[in-house]
Amino acid sequence: MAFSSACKLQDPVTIADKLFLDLRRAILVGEIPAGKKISEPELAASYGVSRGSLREAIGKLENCNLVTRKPNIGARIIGFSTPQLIEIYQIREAMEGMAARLAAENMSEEEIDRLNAILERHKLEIEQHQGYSQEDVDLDFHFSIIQGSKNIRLIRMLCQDLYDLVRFYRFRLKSGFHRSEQAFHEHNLVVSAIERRDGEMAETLMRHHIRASRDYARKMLEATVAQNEG
Amino acid sequence: MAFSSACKLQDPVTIADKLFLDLRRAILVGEIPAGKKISEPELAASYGVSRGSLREAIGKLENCNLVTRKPNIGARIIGFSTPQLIEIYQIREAMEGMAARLAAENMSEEEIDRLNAILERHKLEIEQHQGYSQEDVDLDFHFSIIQGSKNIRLIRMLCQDLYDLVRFYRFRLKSGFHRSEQAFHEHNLVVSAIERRDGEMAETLMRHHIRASRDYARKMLEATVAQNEG
DNA sequence: TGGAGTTATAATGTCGACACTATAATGGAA
DNA sequence: TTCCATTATAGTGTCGACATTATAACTCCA
Repeated sequence: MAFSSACKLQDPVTIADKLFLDLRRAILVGEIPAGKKISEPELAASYGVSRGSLREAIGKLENCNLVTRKPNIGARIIGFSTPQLIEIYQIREAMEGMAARLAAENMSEEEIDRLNAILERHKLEIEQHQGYSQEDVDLDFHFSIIQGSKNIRLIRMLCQDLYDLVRFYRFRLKSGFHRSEQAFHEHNLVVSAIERRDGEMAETLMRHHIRASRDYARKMLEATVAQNEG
Repeated sequence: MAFSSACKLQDPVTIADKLFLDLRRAILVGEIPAGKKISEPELAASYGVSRGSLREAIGKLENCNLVTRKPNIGARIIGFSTPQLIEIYQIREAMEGMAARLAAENMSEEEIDRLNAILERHKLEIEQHQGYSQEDVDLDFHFSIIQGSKNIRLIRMLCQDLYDLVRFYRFRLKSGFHRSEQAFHEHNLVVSAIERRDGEMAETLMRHHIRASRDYARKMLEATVAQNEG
C-alpha cells in the first residue's frame, strides 16, 4: 500500500506513534479537513488517549509538515495553496533529479528489474484504464528511484517529509488529473538512462518529468479556477 | 551571528523553545559531545525544567536531525561519519543549485547589493587572514542565496533542517580546513550569474562550488585518517 | 569459571492536575 | 447602537507521579 511504503515506523510500539500514524492517514485522506484547527482536549478524548501522547504525535505531524503550530495558540492542519504546490514541485525537481543520478550509479541489477516490473504494471493499468491505481504506481516508481539513490538522508527527506505533502495535495486533486500516458513514457526514459548507468541523463530526464508534471498541474489548476470564476 | 540567522524562533516564548535553542547551541558547539546518550532526568535536572518540557525540546532537536530517538530506549546526539557528510553535500548540491537558479530569477536588486557586500567582506577577511570568521561569511553567503530563492519551503528545509547538520560537521572540522581563496572565487562567479539573471548558469556554478567543497572535504578527511593510521 | 536465569535498578512512556494565556461573552459608557 | 473594558471560558504550557520497559547486577547451576 502506498501509505506504508514510506513509513518511518515498522510497527508503532508506542501510543504516540500509533496515534501519529492514525492522524497522518486521516489528514492525508481528508478525514480531517485541511486548515482545521486542532483542539487537543477534543482530539485526545476522541482517540481515548492523554493530551501528553497527543502532543507528542502532533509534534511528529509538524515534522511531516502536515500541521503548523503557534505557541500558546495551537496547531492546525495545513491548508491548500497553489504557490505551495509549485514550491514542492521545484524542490522535487532538484532532489529527485539528484536521486535519479545517484540511482543510476548505485542501483543493483535486481532493483532495476523491480523498477521495470513497476513500469510493466503501469503499462497494464493504462491499457485497462484503471485511473485510480495509477497514482499508486506512480508513487511506487518515484519511491523506488529515491531508494535506489542509497543516500539515506535524501531518502528520509523525500519519503518521510516531502512526500506526505505530495500525497496531501494529490488526494485533493485526484479527479481526472493524471497524464498517465505521457508520464509513463517519461518514466521509461528515466529507467533506460538508469539501465545505461548514465547518471547525468537520468537526472536530466527526471527533472524534465517533474517539470512537466508541475506545468500540467499548474495548467489544470488555472483552468479549475477559471471555471469556478466563469 | 551565525546561529540566529537561521533560527526559526524569533524570541522563544515557551520554556521548551528556550531549552531547544540552548541544547541546539550546546550540541553544535560541542558542549554536549557527539554520540552521547541523553538522560532525560539528568538533563532536566541540570536545566531546572520538567521532563515534559525537555521531551518537547528533544522532539524539536530530532526534527533538526541533531538527535535520534528509539522507542523505549532513548535519545542520543548524532555521531560523526564521513559517509553522512558526503550525503549532505550531495543534497546541498541539488537543493542549493536550485536555490541559486531561483535566486537569479527572484532576487531584488537590493538583495543582490547585500550579496555583493558579503563578497566584499569575504575579500577583506581573506586579505587579513582571518580564518576563523571566514566560515561565518561563507554561511552568510549561502543563506542569502537560499533566502533569495523565495521558495519558503526550500528555505526552511535548508536553513532549519540541513544547515544545523552543516554547522555540526563544520565545527568539528574547523581546524585549517578552509579553501577560502578558491571558494571566494567561486562565490563571485555565482553572484555574477545572478546579476545577469542567468538562472541556468547560477545553478551550474553553485553545484560546481558545492561539489568542489565536497571533494576538498573528502580529500582532507582521507588525509586525516591516513595520518592517524600512519 | 562461564553462562543462563532472575532480580533490582534506572529510564522511558503515559497520565491527570494545575498555571498561564488567548479568545469569547458580557456589560457599561459615550 | 457602537466601541471599549471587564469578566468568563476554553485551551495550551508545565509539572510531578505512576506504569511499563530496558538494562545492569546478581545468583545459581553446569
